[in-house]
Amino acid sequence: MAGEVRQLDDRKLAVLRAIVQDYVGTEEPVGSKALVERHNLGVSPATVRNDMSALEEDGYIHQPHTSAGRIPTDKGYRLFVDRLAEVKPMSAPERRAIRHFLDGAVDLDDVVARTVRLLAQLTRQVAVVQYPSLSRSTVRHIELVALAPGKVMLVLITNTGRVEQRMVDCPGAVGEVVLADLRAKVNTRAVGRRLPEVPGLLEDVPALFEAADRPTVTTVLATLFEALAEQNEERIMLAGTANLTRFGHDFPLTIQPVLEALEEQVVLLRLLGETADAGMTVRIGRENAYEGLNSTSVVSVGYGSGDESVAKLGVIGPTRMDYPGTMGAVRAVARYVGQILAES
Amino acid sequence: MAGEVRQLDDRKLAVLRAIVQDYVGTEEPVGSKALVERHNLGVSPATVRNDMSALEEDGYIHQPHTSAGRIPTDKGYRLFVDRLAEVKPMSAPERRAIRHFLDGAVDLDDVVARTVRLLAQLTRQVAVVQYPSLSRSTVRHIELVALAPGKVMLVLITNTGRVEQRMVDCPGAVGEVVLADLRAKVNTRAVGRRLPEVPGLLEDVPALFEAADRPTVTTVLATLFEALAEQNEERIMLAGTANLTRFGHDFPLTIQPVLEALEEQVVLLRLLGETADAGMTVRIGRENAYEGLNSTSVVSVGYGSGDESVAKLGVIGPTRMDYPGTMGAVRAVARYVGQILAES
DNA sequence: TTCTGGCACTCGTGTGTTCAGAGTGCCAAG
DNA sequence: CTTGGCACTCTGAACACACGAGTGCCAGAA
Repeated sequence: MAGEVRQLDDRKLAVLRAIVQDYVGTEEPVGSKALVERHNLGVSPATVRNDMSALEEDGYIHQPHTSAGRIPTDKGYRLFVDRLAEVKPMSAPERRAIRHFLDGAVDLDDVVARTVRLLAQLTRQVAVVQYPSLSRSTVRHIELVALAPGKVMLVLITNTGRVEQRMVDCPGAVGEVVLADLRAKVNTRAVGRRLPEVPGLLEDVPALFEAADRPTVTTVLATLFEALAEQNEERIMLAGTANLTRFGHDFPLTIQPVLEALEEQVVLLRLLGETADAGMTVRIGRENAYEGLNSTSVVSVGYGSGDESVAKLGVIGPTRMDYPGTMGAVRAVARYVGQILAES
Repeated sequence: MAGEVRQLDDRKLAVLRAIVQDYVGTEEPVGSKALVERHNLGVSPATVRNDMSALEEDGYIHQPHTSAGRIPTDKGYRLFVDRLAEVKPMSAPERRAIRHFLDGAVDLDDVVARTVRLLAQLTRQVAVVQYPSLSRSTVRHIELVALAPGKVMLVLITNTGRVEQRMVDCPGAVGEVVLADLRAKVNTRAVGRRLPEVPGLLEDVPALFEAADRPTVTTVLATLFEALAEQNEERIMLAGTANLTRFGHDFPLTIQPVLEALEEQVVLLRLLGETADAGMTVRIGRENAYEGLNSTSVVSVGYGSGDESVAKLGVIGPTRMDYPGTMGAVRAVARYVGQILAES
């Protein structure tokens, strides 16, 4: 009761929870009478009104106009997510379906494609999946091939099944022997290590070659480092944009900026980049840095082949979304994708 | 004047042209009075009304309700495109801008990405670009690499700069010598040929090896054929979905099926597949096979590195689009992409 | 024969009014 | 602290109505 920051008692929290649940269900402002009818709060509408009054004063809910019901604010959803909601676990049949759908994937592209579609379908929202990023994954194998005199092809294969290839133009012809030697030395040092570590581990390599071959070696290594460092190559796949049509009543206005955001890989990458490494991240309305997404919420989480996350995935939906359900779906999908990646 | 099929005189055609132009500009049904005011047809509104009446009877235009202006029908647009409109060439500065924007591309992915964005921006509609397809392109080089005993990596490089790689699990170890021999034989026969021809040209190859090596050879070749045949790998990139918000007034209804169509690569591929090999294809409203796109028009054209087209590109917009301008933009972009591909 | 002006008619749209219902805030009593 | 009661506000639906854009048709002019 101390002025500014009021301690919310249990009933007020229950009222807020009920408001969120009803509003998410009906999409209409919810009033005191309807509330007591649907949830058995054990008190009268008048009491609820008092509580609502308090909640509004503290900024958790808000009325569109006098004599209308209440709608949760971003702050209200935040409190709901943090303290009032439990992540809703997927049912057994749902889990089986997820498992089964993902198991059919044949390669990395397919895994990502299936994941994003699945997520969009489960949540009925827009789904976003980042390809396992290069920087967090480890080297499975590095291959060097002489294609033509002075032309070497470099292939980098990571533990996530991703393959990157580069052409290298070398100064002068490249001996098969030198190349084999280089290949061996590079692989011995790099295999199993994380990509960003690799350049450091290869520092001594050029010195091990004869002066005549050194230009070739350094050129090849330079290209390799480039491929390793390439943060740009972080790709994203998305699905479920058709679900945007279920967004709200006031149409073009709401979805246009969202569609624009979805077209910008950079924006999406930054969005997922803000996801905490551990646990699930929920960004509600204005909490999103990109203002085109100010009327949406983003639920995201990392996924990975082992214990650690190699990339992120998530969904984008209206702030009035079913948080427990969405969070449950996102978590479940992330978990299963992780397993699939670990197996392959 | 002969009953069913009436010969449309010049003025009626002029009226239809004027209706299309005005409607595309204003998005509102256009009436006889407004028409004579804006275009100097040299006749009175009453005369125009008679012509409109005839045009309506023949199904070229249609009124939403009595006492409203007229709107072109699909058939009307069709006539407009076929006989009344000229493709509007891009202005010199526009052409320079296109050229400049595409010239900055660094690889095939980048070319496609830039093209699709450019097209979306120029036409302010949804743009679709197909990657140069494997089946129409030719072999630049085929590489075979022994990664580990019994593991061979196969790399296929095409004249469009596309690179496909496959892993091959061989029955038993693979000798370096055999592999080199196979590589040489395959390349001699395949380089420069179109992908679908290649399997036929390699029929004699297994017989040239000793019986012991033949299982390996056939396994490798089988994988190669698979990679060559892979029609699935036809990828598509799209951009400009945010332009959908400018589609019409009656919102969710119109754009939801369109968004759904855009998510299905298969639908888009089939859509572009219907494009004639030579010249520009315009599909208006109901002419589109996929019914989700029944209220849209698709303008598409082939593009290629030489004289022949290796892939298609196009835009999808409302039937009430600026056909001359859109066709001009599509044609210009296709031409420049072709040049870029030929240069690289 | 073709065009034109005039005229009556239709119909959608915008405006103003009314009315019911949902919801609120406040207050006095339990 | 809770509750029932009450007066008040505001939205949204329903309705009437006038306006204007646009049409179709017809008789007369070119």
